[in-house]
Amino acid sequence: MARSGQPRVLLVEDEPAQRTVLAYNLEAEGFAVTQADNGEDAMVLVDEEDPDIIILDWMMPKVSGIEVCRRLKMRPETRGIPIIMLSARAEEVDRIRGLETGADDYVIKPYSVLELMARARAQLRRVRPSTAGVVLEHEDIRLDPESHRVYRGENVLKLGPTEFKLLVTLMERPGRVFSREQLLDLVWGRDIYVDTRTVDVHVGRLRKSLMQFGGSDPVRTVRGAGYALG
Amino acid sequence: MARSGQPRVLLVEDEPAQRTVLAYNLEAEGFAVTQADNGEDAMVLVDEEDPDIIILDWMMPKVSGIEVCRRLKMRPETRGIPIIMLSARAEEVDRIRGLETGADDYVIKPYSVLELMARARAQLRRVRPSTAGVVLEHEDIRLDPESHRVYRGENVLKLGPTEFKLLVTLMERPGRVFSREQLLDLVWGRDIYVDTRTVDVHVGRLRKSLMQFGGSDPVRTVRGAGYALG
DNA sequence: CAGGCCTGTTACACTTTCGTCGCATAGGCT
DNA sequence: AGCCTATGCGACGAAAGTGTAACAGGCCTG
Repeated sequence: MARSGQPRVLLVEDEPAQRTVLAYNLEAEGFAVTQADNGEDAMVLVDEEDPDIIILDWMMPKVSGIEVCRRLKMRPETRGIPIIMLSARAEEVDRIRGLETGADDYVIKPYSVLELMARARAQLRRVRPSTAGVVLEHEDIRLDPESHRVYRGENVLKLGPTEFKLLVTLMERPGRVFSREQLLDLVWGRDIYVDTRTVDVHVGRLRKSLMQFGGSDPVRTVRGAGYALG
Repeated sequence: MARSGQPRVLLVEDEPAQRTVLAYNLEAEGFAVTQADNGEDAMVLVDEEDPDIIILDWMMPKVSGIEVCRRLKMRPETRGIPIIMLSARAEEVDRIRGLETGADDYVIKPYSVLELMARARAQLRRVRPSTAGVVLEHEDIRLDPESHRVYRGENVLKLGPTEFKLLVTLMERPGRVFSREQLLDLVWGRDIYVDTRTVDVHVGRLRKSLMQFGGSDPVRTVRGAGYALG
């Protein structure tokens, strides 16, 4: 559970028919799909949705796929997201490679959907290897997703399921500010409707749990924006 | 030919990313891993390395996994080696079954690495029951897979078959939290339909058995997640 | 074929956790 | 300072998760 719930894919393709087919297949594979039909929207959605992987068409009006790719790979906070490029011609792959855009994989149209799915899964595994044996750490907090145990210093903490998921989410990207909406999405799940204030309550409970043996408050409130760790 | 040392696995998968992840996990599990990315090499390596178990991708260029499997199961000297097939789609499993290739187990992609590891261990146990006198231990619980005997301290415990398998599963990875679904899969087997609450009941029975001579409860309930040992 | 063991399901009690509300408090802006 | 909004926090009814006893059916054994 590098992140709770489904892996997220951002699908950027200007041709509606192809996009629909791909989206359908990706969802059938268990991905949560966000769609964009141009590069500009894609850049915005990357920040909003924080996808685990991006599938990017090479030829698009306005901001081309290759440009999106180049920009994303320049920013440290998005560099780690795997990008799979779709290109219409085999010769273009060489250009893509030559341009050193930093795409992580390439698939040539016409591609086999099955193949693309396989490559998407492969990239996902590469970045997120089933969280095997990973222990999240931040300052004196340690969290082992496998055993579901949380330590603060020498003490073992007892957290409820939601507090646990919340902490996992925050610890996966320490310092990053999550909006209440994002947290609802990541911790509770997309199509669950609960008041955003509920997040506040659970953050409060998490704080209390984390500080029950003393220590400083590791959760930072960013007024008007959300919460972050550290 | 009970062999000493690490169990050997031959991993045949043409997709580099997936192969790498699997190899990593298998090594973490204590296997000595030999890798191949095609069926031809696999056939050679079977003779050279004499693996205890083979994990075989179904779709591969040249000699397909299914063909490798068929050939190995025809030769008396390799017939005994368990083969786990990886297949990309559920429908293919039926084909594998129908073709009577003799694969001993199959896992559908995208699979859980944990599940694959568990199945690999299970196959290994089946063929190599001695496991060279390996006895699972956790705190004061000892479990001898060969004699099917379980000890708690000085006492011998009598467990039912399901309780036993459940305990084996938990003891193979002490501390790890297993969801009810995972336990159903690993203990009862896939394609068995039983209510998840049944797991609760059997965990309860296992607990009673484990504590019949006193001692603390070694099974940890993780609310909203599942059960773990210790 | 009777008896015992094991199994899966169900029902009920109990506990924990959840989501919301109301009000107190803190932060920022004019 | 004064106002307004965002946030913290205690309380509470509701919902969900879990432990366990009881029961009925299946399987094997003697």
